[in-house]
Amino acid sequence: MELRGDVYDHNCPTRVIANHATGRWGSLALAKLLDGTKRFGELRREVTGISEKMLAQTLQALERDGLVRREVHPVIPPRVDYSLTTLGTHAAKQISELFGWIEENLPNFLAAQEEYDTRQTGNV
Amino acid sequence: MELRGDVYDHNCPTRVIANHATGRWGSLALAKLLDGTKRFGELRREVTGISEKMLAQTLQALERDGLVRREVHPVIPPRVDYSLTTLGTHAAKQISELFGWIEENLPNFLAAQEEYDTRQTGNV
DNA sequence: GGTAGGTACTTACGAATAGTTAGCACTTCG
DNA sequence: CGAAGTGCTAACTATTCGTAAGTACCTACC
Repeated sequence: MELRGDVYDHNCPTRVIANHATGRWGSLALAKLLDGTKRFGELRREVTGISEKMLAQTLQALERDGLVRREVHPVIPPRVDYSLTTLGTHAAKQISELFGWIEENLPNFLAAQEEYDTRQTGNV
Repeated sequence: MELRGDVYDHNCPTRVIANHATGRWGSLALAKLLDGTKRFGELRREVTGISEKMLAQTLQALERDGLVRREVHPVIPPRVDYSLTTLGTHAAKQISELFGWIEENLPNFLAAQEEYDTRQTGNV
């Protein structure tokens, strides 16, 4: 029984998973974890702009999808380690590649935006 | 002056572009346009669940970023064609590859979610 | 010939989601 | 002995999203 999803169908569960993996914070968390195991606080500091609430929420979703592994060490102060699963590593590599390409092409994007903006204001 | 972005910095413009390209609707629109030029209505029907408002908004953002080309034909009834730019094609290919992989691995994701859920309820 | 339907949007409003702030229980550092 | 650090969670608010309707124009149908 080989079940295959369809992201274009909004009733398909892949939609939800795709949103977690490519969403605003999930994508950044995944990509950051390619560096290796990280603690909650490390991720919070390295993915700038994320709130603790959103980081917790994001990591829970990724853990449930089987993309991220969560290990609690019952010590004081608390220590929780996050790392990528096999599944997560694959996804993270693809996301990271896309992000790298976007970073490289920043000048092209800025030029496109500027051109678009002048075209719009010029038509008024 | 080679300017390179950093998606982990929340003040960097790449953050915005990454959100458009990987976001809930932007990613689906980009991937769908890999099939070739499409009209507004075609996209609306093929990316199920999207509202006209969100599709319009999404396509405007992608156009501004230089990922999508918009061509208006001044005919009655109105006809507007959307297609990928060179920049957009590169991004769309990467997104599409990731989506394909997620679709293939749906059983793995479902298994992970089920395992997570039983683990949670079991601990109560 | 009047109504229904199709085109690509835009606008207003209620609903869902995201972000902000504060708190917890405990330890170490100054 | 107060402040800071740990990884969260709960309550509140700001922002975004989705839904429904309106627009201007034509075609087809009854």
